[in-house]
Amino acid sequence: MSKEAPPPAARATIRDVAREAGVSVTTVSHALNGKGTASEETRRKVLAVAERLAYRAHPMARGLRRGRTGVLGLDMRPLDAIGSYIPEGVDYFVRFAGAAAVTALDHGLGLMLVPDLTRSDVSRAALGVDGYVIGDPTRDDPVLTRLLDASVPVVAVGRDPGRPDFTDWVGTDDARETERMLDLLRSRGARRVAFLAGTDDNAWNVDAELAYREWTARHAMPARILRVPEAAGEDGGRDAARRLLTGAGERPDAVHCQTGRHASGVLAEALRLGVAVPDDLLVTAGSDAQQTRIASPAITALDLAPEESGRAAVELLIARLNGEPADGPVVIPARLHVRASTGPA
Amino acid sequence: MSKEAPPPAARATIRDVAREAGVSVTTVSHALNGKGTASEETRRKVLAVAERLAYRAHPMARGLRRGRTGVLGLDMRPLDAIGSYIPEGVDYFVRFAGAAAVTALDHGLGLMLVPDLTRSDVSRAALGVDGYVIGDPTRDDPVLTRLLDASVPVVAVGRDPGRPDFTDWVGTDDARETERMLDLLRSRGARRVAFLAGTDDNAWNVDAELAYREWTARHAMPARILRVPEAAGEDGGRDAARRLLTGAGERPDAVHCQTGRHASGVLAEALRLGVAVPDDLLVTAGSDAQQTRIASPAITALDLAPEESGRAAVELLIARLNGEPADGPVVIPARLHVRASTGPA
DNA sequence: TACCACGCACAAAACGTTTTGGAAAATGGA
DNA sequence: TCCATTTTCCAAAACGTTTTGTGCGTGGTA
Repeated sequence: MSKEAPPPAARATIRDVAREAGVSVTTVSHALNGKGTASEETRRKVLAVAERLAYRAHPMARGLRRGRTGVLGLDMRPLDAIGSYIPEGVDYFVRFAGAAAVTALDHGLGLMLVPDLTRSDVSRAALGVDGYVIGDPTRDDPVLTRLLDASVPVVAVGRDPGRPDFTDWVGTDDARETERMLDLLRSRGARRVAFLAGTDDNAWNVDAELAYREWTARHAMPARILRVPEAAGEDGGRDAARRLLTGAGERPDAVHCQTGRHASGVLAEALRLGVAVPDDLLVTAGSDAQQTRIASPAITALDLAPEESGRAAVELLIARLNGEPADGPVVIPARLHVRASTGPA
Repeated sequence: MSKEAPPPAARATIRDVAREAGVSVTTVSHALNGKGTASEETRRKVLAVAERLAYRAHPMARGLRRGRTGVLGLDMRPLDAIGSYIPEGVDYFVRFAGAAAVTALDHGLGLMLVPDLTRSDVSRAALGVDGYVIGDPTRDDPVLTRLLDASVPVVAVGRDPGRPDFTDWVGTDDARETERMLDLLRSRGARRVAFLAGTDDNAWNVDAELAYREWTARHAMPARILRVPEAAGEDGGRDAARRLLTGAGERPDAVHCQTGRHASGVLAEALRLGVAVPDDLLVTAGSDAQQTRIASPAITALDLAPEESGRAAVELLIARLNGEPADGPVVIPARLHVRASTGPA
């Protein structure tokens, strides 16, 4: 190490700034955080020096003092299920996480990926995180329970069906969006619409199914509901299609599937069975995914706007952290991508 | 607030443990970290008390003292390109990030998502992160340069083609794996193999292309190379297929595409043009993706083992942070998924 | 007995902030 | 000129660790 070279990453401390500006560290802190009462002149001087020295408060020191880490945790369930199966909605996850991370950073915060909290011990859960964003809570979600019990700020993506009082969530209005999709099917001539839901007991499945029931009743249509595990993917969709199309009873002329993978499986199996899509059968999906875009014909689907959800979730969490008043659930409108699986435009 | 209820989350501090165990904080710290000289008896007593109080060192305090934050940064380029286009390899990303996050947590560290560092200012880059994992560096990668200049520990996924001295990377042996794939094509009868690369100047493209050139020369085959931007996706693949299949010159009997989306586009366009796959044309991909699995026929592809790369990258970075000696690049073997696009098994 | 080495435990300093509680200087009013 | 404010600044105390240096017994050796 040559004595000539400046020590490489000698980070400037608040003391350096204070010395250089000829004021106390208190004043520097105040000037930088807009807290105390300092003359405009002093403030400007401090800002200038801080700028010149490229000073940034050491995140640890600040965190220690403020009792905040400046990091948000993101717990989307699929994360540590990866490896065991290819999860539905990988592109949902990436788009959501990307937007969340960018939004957090825009607020000077980091976004930490946290594997399923139900599996890791509680202590870890507290691992230096100011608050959590958790994805798609199931009814009376255990992770949510744990975090709320520990009074850790938390925002969910989608409501917890068993916890009507918990309003810190962000998501789509699944009932309304489902109706929208069903209306589209009806306008395209469908009169016997089957519904293929997942088995996870979350609001997304629950609300869509309820909407479907009400919608079929309203239109005096038969209700035909199948439930297939999300993890069953395309194969699950294929099985369901076989049951729907070759089984007893009147054949549906449309199938609305919650997941894109199920829809993709239904489509493939229908084609294999010689049922033409969209001529003999309309197929739609409650969530957009690579599968729905790639399928041939491409599948009409609801785009759940993960980018906007990610941004909104982080912003809501930050509002919580700042003790701002509750502004209830944030509803993100979905986009309806009409594609070939529901007939010509 | 009732005085009866215990303060909800009164985290136990090292002082509590010390008091309870009847020793000094120094001794507690030493016992817990296995540092100082303490009698076995004292150590056990401290451990027991710490366990009972569910004590965990406050990450900020520890970080402040140790000069480490306990958080690793993950910078995969696609992240903040999201929104502008649906990136290739979203499932690669999720699987990689998931494995990386789990591995980090197993070591008591967090994994933070960081959008492209080239766009954010430097100061942010230092945002409380001990080291970085960056994905797929391009030649003389600017992010890598910046981090190395700031002597921030960093591990790359894939080597930097312009930086042979930098060996802290993890990834597949793209030359060898490409050869393996080409050999497969040859064994299935292909004699005029075209190669469709991406345009990013990273090792993955560079090494595969070089391997292709050498392989064709070795086997006295004509070399036909097309380059299509990664972001062009399926459409890019379609265009390329049109050029290859309808243009002048002898028609290739196989196409190897680096990205799954390109391969998917090539396949679709070939079928549209009446070129049967695998009968008249074999199609393969250099990276597995949803597209290759879903396509019909499914496309033979290299699975770049993102889970293992993610784990290895984090472990290498941790070794670096602990000042352990360099153990060069870590090569992860790819898996070759042979599917219908290269003929019957 | 005197000295040394060693095992064990501790007090205090340090890490870089923010915040508290004043104190000095400036201002205004009488 | 003097007192009461107000403005402007600061020293010192926290935050919860880890680390450094030191002291105190105890047993062995000269």
